[in-house]
Amino acid sequence: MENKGNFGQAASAPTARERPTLKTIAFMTGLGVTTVSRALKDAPDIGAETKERVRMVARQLGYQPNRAGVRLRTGKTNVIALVLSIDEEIMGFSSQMVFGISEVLSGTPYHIVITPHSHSKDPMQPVRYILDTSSADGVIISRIEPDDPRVRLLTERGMPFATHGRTDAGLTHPFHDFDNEAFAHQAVEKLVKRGRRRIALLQPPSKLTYYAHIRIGFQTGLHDYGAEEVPLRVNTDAPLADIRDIVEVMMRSANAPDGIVCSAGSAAIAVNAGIEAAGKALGRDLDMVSKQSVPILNWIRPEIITAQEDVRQAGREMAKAVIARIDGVEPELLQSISQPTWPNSGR
Amino acid sequence: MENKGNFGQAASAPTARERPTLKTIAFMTGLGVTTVSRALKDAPDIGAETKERVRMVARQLGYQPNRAGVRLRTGKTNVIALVLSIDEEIMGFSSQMVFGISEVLSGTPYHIVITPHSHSKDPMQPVRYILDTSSADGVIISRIEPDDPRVRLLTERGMPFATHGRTDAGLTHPFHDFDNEAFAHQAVEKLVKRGRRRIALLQPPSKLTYYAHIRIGFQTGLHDYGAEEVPLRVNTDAPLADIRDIVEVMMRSANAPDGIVCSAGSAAIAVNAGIEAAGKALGRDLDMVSKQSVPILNWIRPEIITAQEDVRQAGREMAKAVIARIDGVEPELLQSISQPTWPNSGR
DNA sequence: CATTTCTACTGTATCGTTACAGATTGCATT
DNA sequence: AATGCAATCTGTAACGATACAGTAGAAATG
Repeated sequence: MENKGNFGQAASAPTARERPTLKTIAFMTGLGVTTVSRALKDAPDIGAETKERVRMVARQLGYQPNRAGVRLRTGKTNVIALVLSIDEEIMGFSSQMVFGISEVLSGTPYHIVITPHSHSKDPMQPVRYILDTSSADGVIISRIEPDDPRVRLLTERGMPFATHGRTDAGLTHPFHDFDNEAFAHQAVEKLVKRGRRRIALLQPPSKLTYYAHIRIGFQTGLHDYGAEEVPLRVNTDAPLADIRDIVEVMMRSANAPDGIVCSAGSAAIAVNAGIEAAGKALGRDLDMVSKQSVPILNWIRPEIITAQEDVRQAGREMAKAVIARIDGVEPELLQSISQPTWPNSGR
Repeated sequence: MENKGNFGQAASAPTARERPTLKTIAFMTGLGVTTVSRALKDAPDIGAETKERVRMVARQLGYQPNRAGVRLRTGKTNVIALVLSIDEEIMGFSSQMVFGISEVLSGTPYHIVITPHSHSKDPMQPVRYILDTSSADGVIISRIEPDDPRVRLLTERGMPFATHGRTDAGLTHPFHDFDNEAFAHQAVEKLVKRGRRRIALLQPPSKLTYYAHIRIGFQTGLHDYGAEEVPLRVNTDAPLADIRDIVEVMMRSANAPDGIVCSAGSAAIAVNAGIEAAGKALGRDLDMVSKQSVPILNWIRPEIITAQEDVRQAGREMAKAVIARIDGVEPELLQSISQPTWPNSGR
C-alpha cells in the first residue's frame, strides 16, 4: 500500500520554514501535486479519506494558494477593482463604500484594488486599463449615466461588474441604487406637511441618471401635495462656495423659497451656510430636507430633515452582486434598490 | 545578418488579437524571448539598436507585462497595501489618503490594495496576513503607538513600510506625521491672544503616539502664554453623542472653560453641538480651535479656528517613502513632518 | 594563425498552479 | 483466464516572466 518510486512530482525536499506550496503538502502526504490540488478543490475523483488527509495537512501548514500561480495558470485574479472618482469626495462617502465592500470580500479570496480617476478627465480610462490588462475579475463603478459608455464596454467585453446607480438605455446589468425618486417625493411631502409650499431643489448634475429620478420624484411630489418649484440654478457638483453664494442670493430675493430639497449631504452644508448668510433660520423661515450618506448634518443643524442613504450597505450589495455575476448568476437577479430612511423626521 | 533557425523560443504564432506577451514581441522582432525581456529593462548586454526596435514594437502593441508572470517568477507583487481602520472613519479622512497615495502610484506599476480591519479587533492580523502571504511589496499603516508591534514586526521581517504617525521607542522607520505638538501649542496661543485663559483639551486616545505630542504642545503652550487647563475626560475616539453630552455638562458647570482645543475634526462637530446645547456661543462665551483634515468645520461654524492637516499630502509622502524604501533608500531619509496651516485664523 | 576577449544574443529551467491525458489497482463480468 | 470498468491517483505541459549559463561571431591580442 505504501507508495514507492515517487520521482517526478514530489521528489524535492520541503525546505524548512518557507511558505508551504502544493509541493510541500504533496511531500508530506506522499501524494502527487496534482492529487493535492484536486483534493483541495474537492474534485470527485479523489478518495474521501485522501481529501481529509490533505485538508488536515494543509490546515496544519497554514497553506494558502499562491495568488500569482493561480492567476498565471487560470487567469483568475481574485481581485475586485473599485473605480473611484477622486473629485467629488468631501465626506466619507467612498470610504464607507470601501468598508462595505470589504466586509463582504473578507470571507472570500478576493482583494479590493482601488483605481481612482478624475471624472473631469476621461472616465473610460480606468475601465479600459482593467479590461486591457485583465487585472480584475470584477469591477464596481459609480456616477452612472443613462447610457453609460463604461457599462456598454464592460458588458460587451463580458467583464462582471456592478454599478452604484442605474442606466436607462435598455442595458441590463447588476446595480444597486438608492431610491432617489422616493426620496424626492417624500422630501416634498415632509416639507408640505410642515406648511411649506414654495420649494427649491438642489439637484445632481443632469448627466447622471439619478438626476431624472430626483426630478420625477420632486415633480410628482409638487403635484401630489400641491406645491410649486422655486428654480435654483446650480447643482450638487458645484464648488461649495458657489452653492452658498447662489443660495444666499436666492434667500435674499423676494422670491425666496420656504423649503429646500438637497440631493447631497456635503452640498447641504453649503446650502445651510447660504441660508444663514441671508439671515434666515431653518425651522422658522424655511425647512430643508437633505439626503446624506454619513450622519453628520444633524450635528450641524438638528433642524435639517435628513434621509439616510446607507452607502456601506450599497457597498455590500454591490460586492455580493459582482461575485454572484462572476459565478454566473444572471444580471437581472442582481439588482437592488434601497429605500430612504428618515431617522429624525418627527411627524 | 538575418537570423534563421529560430526554433526553441519564438517558434509559435502571434495568435491574432490576444494580449501581447514577450513571445509576441519576440515573434515580431525575430528575437528571442530573453532578449526582448532584457531589452525592455535596458540591460547592458543588448545592442542599442535592438533595444530601440524592441521598444518600438512593444509600444506599438501596447505591451504591458503580465503581473502574474512577474510576480510568480520574481516575487515582486507591485502592490502597496494600505491597512485602514474601519471604525474611526466619519469624515473623508481615509479617502483623501487613498487619493494622495494613488496620485503618486499612478506613475508607477504599483497598485493599491485596501486591507481594512476593525481596530477593536487584533490590529496585527492584516499585517500578519500580508507578511505570511507576501501579498505586497510595501505597507502603509496608521494609528501608530509609541512601541507599535506592527512596526516591530514589519521591520523584523524586512517588509518596506511607512507609517502615518511616529513611534517612540528607538524604532527607526519611514513615517509622515503632522506636527501635533506645534498644533496644540499654536492652538493655545490663538486662544490666549483672544483673551482666553481657561482651556480644555479634547485629546486623542492615550495609547496613540501623538497623544503625547498633543499633551506636550498643549502644556508648554499653557505655560508659555499663561493659561490653565480645564480637564475634559473624554477622547476623540469616543462616540460623538458621548462627546457632546460630556461637553454640554462641562459647559454648564461653574468651571466651564473659555477655550477648547480639539484634536479631530469630526469630534469638533460634537463638541460644537455640546457647546450649543449648553446655550453658549463660540466667539462670545468661548473660542474653539480644531484640527481638521477636510475643510468642513468652517462651513458649520465660521467661528471655529481651524488648523488644516493635509491628509492627501500625507498620502503622497507615504507613498513616495514606501517606494523609496522598496528601492533601498535608508529609513532615516524617509521621515517627514508637516506643519499646521491656519487658513482662517485672523490675527 | 591561434587564442583570448568582448559583444550581442539565446535556450533551459523555474516560480506555483491546474488542464489534460494517462496509469494503476481491484473487482465484477464474461 | 481474459476483459471491462470504475475508482483513484499521477506525470507532463503550460500560463508569462526572468536568472543563469551558455553560444556565435567579431575584434583584439600574442
